[in-house]
Amino acid sequence: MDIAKTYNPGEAESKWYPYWIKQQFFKSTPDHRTPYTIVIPPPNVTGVLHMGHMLNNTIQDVLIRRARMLGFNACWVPGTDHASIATEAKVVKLLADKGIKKAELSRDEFLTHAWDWKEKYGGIILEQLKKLGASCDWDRTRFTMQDDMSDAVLDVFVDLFNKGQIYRGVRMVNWDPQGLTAVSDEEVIHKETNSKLVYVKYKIEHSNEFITVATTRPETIMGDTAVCVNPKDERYASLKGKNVLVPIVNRVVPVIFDSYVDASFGTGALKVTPAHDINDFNLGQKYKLPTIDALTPDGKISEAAGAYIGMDRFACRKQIIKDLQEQGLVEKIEEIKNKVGYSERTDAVIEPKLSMQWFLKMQDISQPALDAVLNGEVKLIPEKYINTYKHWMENVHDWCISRQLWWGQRIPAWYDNKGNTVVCKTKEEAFEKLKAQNADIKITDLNQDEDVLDTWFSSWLWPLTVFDPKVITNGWDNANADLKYYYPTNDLVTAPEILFFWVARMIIAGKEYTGLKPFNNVYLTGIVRDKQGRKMSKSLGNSPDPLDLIKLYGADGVRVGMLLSSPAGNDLLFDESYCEQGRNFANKVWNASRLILGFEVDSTGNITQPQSSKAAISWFENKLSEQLEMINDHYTKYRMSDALMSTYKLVWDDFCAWYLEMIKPEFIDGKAQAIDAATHAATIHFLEELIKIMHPWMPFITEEIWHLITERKEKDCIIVATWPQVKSERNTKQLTQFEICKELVTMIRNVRAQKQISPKEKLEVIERSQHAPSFFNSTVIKLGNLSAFNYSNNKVEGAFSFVIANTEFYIPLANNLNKDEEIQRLKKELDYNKGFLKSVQIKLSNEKFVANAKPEIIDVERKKESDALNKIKSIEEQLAVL
RNA sequence: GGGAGCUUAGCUCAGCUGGUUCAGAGCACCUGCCUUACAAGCAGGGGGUCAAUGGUUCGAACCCAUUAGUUCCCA
Repeated sequence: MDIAKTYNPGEAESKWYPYWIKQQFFKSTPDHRTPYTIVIPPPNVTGVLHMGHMLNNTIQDVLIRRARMLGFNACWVPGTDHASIATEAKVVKLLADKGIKKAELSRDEFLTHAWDWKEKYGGIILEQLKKLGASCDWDRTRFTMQDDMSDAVLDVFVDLFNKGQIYRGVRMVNWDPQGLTAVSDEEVIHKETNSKLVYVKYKIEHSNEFITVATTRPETIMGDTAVCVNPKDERYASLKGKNVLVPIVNRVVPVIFDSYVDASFGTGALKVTPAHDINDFNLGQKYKLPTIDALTPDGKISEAAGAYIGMDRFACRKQIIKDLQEQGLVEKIEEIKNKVGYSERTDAVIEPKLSMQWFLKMQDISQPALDAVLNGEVKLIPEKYINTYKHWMENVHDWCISRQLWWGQRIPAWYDNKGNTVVCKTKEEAFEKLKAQNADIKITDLNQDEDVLDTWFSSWLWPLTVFDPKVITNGWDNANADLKYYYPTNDLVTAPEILFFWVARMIIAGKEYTGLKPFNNVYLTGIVRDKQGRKMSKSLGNSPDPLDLIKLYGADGVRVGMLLSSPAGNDLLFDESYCEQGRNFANKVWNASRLILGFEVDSTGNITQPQSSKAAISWFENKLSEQLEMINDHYTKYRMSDALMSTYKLVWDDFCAWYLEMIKPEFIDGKAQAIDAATHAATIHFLEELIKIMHPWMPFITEEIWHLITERKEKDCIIVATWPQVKSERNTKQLTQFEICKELVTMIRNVRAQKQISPKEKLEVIERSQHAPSFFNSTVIKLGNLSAFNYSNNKVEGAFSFVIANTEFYIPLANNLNKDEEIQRLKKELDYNKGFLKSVQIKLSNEKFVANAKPEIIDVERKKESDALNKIKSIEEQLAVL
């Protein structure tokens, strides 16, 4: 057979992915088998594949592929998220590039553009996932704004409203002046920023005195409606009942006293701007202060401010400092570091702003979700996130679910011309309901709420609605067959950043609508960072394009690279060298296969199986079983990189470096001999078992080799092959014996290297014992290139000597032995063993140790002692001979 | 400011109930090899005061306390 010397990933990838699809191997429908289900964390429909997706989805694919091989009905549901803010921003920008302003479009016109865009460019990311080998059931692809999915979202809104869990009210929200929408607390990122703390003097009414107030936001001065100090602060005791003048606008405002103010920060006096700070807002409520909103929605100074009208908030900040300085009202300016909130989506500085929004009460509804994690019903991996989860769930705030956008599910609330409001799904329903309150209403008098719902208000239903969007109205008892079969799903693989955004809320929704958790386990991946530990991001330009990596190293190589060093919950400091390692591994496997498939097999039956091959097969059977058990164990504990590393070492070290060398036919007269049929069959079997174990990590190369091994039937593919079984009994003694064999071979190689003896020159090994020949003697002869493996009861002179596991060995070296060197070496070894013996004996002579330690431990120490004594004895004997 | 975590080899990480020669793995590094599967390889090798200090214990990388550094979450 002619097989290329290096593996060509591209070829295998473009061959097998379409083949799998054609054979419908990814497809899942409910049947008699146990399901294994994963729903994908739906990427933004605007998204392009980045390293985070790569990591995340590779893990999911590994889990799904292994489950499939284990005989589960594996179902991985893909899809995308409509991502209100991100998508709307993208479409707005695109239109702007064409000279179209959003403001000039009607809602419907805008949505037509948005849908066009979505149809044309949306979901590229799903195509990209195919490149890495993701075995999703593409027929189940879902989008969070599909009609039935959206219906479910509205059903939930109406339902929760009717249950009294949703309310509308004026609250301080996080306002994104660029996206022109409210965002939730979780969408605000606090960054340390250099700011100026300006000390501004406020004139005290009817006096020539001033009170100084420190602020980082002087542009909100026009919105001040009080100055507040701590009642215990003696510096300001005289100001009781006094008023002060707000600079610039010269408004008279009271001085109020509240212990909220920290007397040690700034001057101990706080300007109170209820419209622009949550704490000030609370003070305003408490002291019934007026609220002056000095900013417009897009972050400019408003009419209400009475000065600088129309100026940008940051420009105004500069200008007002300058003006205040000119009026002599600035006492000083300090440079400080403070945390400023930025919008996750637009990166604009968030304004706390009062506005009318819809909220979901979180207190009661979140309780079952908290319990589910605390009582272990839903497992978080790694467990350390339980604390974080608990902390958040116990301090949860009501969730602001309205967004001032068009792209999304429009809030099903209807208003009439008389200030009545009803919540229901359709305008007709609303009309009927409103008629009761407002007899002469016409349907044209009805207005629907302008806002849409937060994206997370649809994605929190994801594990439910991808299977049965009608479950909200029909209820769990009447759920469709899919949901009944696949739900709760098994594993969710996602980033810790969205533990609250998404994971917690899915548990809430799952509990609320089915009484069941949405998944058993949540595997939290780390964040992919660059070598300097910076998060990979578009703006930093430090993220490689995963598709380029795939071209360079092959999908299998990149998959292995990503997972080699990313235990659950640990950030992955990505470096391309990992991919290189992955690629090298693929190539190693490729070449091992090339060797095996290139064997000339004895068809005459004349070649008998060598003892060394029998030994090799027996050993590897045991080794394979031992390692497989360990690998399975790693999987069960979600130790993905450990499972991969064990697989890697099983293949590279045990199989390639030892087993194949042991069974490789010899060369005689420059020609490779044929291999006996029995050894060949066993080796092919091992190769098949190994590539099955490798398949979840490296789907393409393993499928390719699977088909190179032999001609196979249409559906006989490794992707649906059965995961290997662990042998019920294992010859552990043989495994230990082989370790001695390995040591012996290594020793022989060392002697060759030290004495510069060619690997081709045959040596002899003599074991000092009367033992019957060991099972692995023929192996040692083969790997060590020995002329003979002999036994002797006596010491052998003029030989290199060493001890392995209490047995002495000799390699006769005729003229090559340097006595002084030998003495040196043996003395060094003697010293080490004497030191070791001493430490063991100290332990054993310690009465407290003997009294307290477990008997097994003491036995072990006794064994160590006697072993060391033996070893010392034999080394001393050797030294005596020299 | 409040909370949680982390610190083990040059790098990335294991180390599960405190007890085998327990101080490990992979990569990187060094030395020697183009040995007819593979130089994307083979054979060998060096490398760590387990952050610091104190304590508990017969015994500590592991348990406790303090300190330092660091990351994340919340305000």
